[in-house]
Amino acid sequence: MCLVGIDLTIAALSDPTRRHLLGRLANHPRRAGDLAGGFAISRPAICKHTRILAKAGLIKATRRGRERIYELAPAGGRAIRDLIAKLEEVGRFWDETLEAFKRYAEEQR
Amino acid sequence: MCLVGIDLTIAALSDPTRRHLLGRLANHPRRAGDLAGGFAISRPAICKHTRILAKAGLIKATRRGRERIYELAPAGGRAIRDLIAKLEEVGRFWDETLEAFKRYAEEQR
DNA sequence: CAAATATGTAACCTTAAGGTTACATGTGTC
DNA sequence: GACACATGTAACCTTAAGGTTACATATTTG
Repeated sequence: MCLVGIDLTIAALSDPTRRHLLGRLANHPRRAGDLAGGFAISRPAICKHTRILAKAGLIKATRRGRERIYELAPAGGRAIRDLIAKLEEVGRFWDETLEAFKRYAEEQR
Repeated sequence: MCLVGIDLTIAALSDPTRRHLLGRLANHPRRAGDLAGGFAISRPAICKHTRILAKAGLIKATRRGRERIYELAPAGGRAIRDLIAKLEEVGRFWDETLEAFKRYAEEQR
């Protein structure tokens, strides 16, 4: 039940602002300014979040002139899938527990 | 793409110590002392982690004499599954992006 | 080239998370 | 009842996360 290796991913996803940012990048890339627009927090704050998302391999940026275009990084899909797999592993704990309880109930009968 | 409602769960799972604790509780319950044993950090620290896990609905405790027995909470299974569902939703972003890219490539041909 | 635009970075502040030690509380046991 | 045991709580410390403002940098445009 090794749960390492998902730390970066889950840490990146544990912040609601960052999840929101990912949602915005769904389907089509965006300029940094557009990505930051509409949030209650400042642009530099968003910039920090994008850096964290990038370090987690979830997004990537490419420069286009003076603009910077953010988009979902292909590797991110796999990172998410890996995380889901680990969580399913965790979820299995409960199945096992339930089963163990059932066995116990059988024995008592 | 509503990503709310998973905050407590993902926050609880984002700490490695807490994931480790869940692993220990897989299959069979444990006394608080046993649960805390073997960790590098102090028992009170573990106690705080268990409280967070309990608040997230992942574990529950029952008193037995002067001992306290921790075990996985049935509701936790659903919390995990909900989280997984949301993450699959997030994962779909990448599929969409990939598709959009494919469509774009088709058009260019 | 000067001014405006787009954006990252640096320095700093505040707060909350995770730790620690000391202590309170409740429960067995002699 | 006194004492040991099992465990949660309180008070406090340190650090890192998330914010802010001010500034540096690069590029477009008049």
